[in-house]
Amino acid sequence: MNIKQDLPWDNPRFRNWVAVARACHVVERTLAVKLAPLDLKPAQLDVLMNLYRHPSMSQHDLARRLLVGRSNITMLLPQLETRGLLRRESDEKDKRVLRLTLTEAGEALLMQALKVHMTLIEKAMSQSTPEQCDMIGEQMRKVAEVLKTA
Amino acid sequence: MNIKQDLPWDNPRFRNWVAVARACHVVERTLAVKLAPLDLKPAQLDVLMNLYRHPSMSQHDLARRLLVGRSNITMLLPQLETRGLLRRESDEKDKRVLRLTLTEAGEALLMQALKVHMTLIEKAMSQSTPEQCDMIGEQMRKVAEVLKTA
DNA sequence: TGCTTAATGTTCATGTTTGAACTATTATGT
DNA sequence: ACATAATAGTTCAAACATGAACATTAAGCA
Repeated sequence: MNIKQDLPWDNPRFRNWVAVARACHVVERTLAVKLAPLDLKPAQLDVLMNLYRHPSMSQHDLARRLLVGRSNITMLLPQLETRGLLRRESDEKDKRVLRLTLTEAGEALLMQALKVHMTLIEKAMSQSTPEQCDMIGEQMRKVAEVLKTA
Repeated sequence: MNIKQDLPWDNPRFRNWVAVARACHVVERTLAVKLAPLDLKPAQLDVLMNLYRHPSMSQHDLARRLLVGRSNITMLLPQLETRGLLRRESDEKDKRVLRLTLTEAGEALLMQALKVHMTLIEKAMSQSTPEQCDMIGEQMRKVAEVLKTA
């Protein structure tokens, strides 16, 4: 039995996933370019977005949401805090945790960045019907779900 | 006019794209773990895959395929060449370019890694019907296409 | 209460990615 | 032919991500 009989490229799931990965990569790179004028990196935008939607998060929770290590957050935050975009306040109940909140400036910059991001995504997804788009989102949420146990 | 009137999270395209990005991230991280026993990183697997499908590529072409800088390739290749997984041979016609080809060992390792990769993707996409899966791939190829001019 | 275990965040060493400057080679235009 | 442009690959420093080891604090339990 030849292993090459069933090469991944003949497998629809594989071929199509490669397309997903490539699209993600392209969007990420493009976003980085578009955000440069705001002096913001995609990773930093992710932080701001998550803090906006979930104020008073701990660093640990933020790390889990962003799918990165805690140390990554530690390295990431000072840049944003120094720029006055967010605050880190020690939790009274549990002195181990630091609670994170956006400042006014952080929220303002986030809104600018979101305009950029949204414009890009609108363009990227402009070829899909709303139904297709929803279906894609639905399936991708399943992907993330099913891999939690793997 | 309040900018928050139309927050991205209310926009289906945006919400669904976030799901795509998260799924990609999860798959990438999981793949890294699964490939560790082969002492191979996802980026290295990408190199092997591309060389298998497009033998005698130049480093420049490889970089463009991987959506990565040329210097990245320069840093990446020695690891693989030292392990005897690929060869770099100077082109006779154009002495600037180096042509890349997999060795037997490289191909063998690639086949092992592909099994791992394929198993992961099979699991990740197991929730989608073949029609859904094809549609996703189709739309994602359009995403990459439409962003070439942006 | 004490002792052990777990959780949060930081530090540090390591490996990766990037972009700009550089060398060598080829293409172009006058 | 010769000067100029462009191209392929390399080098290097800086930015970035990662995981293990660590300090501090909290929780579980005898």
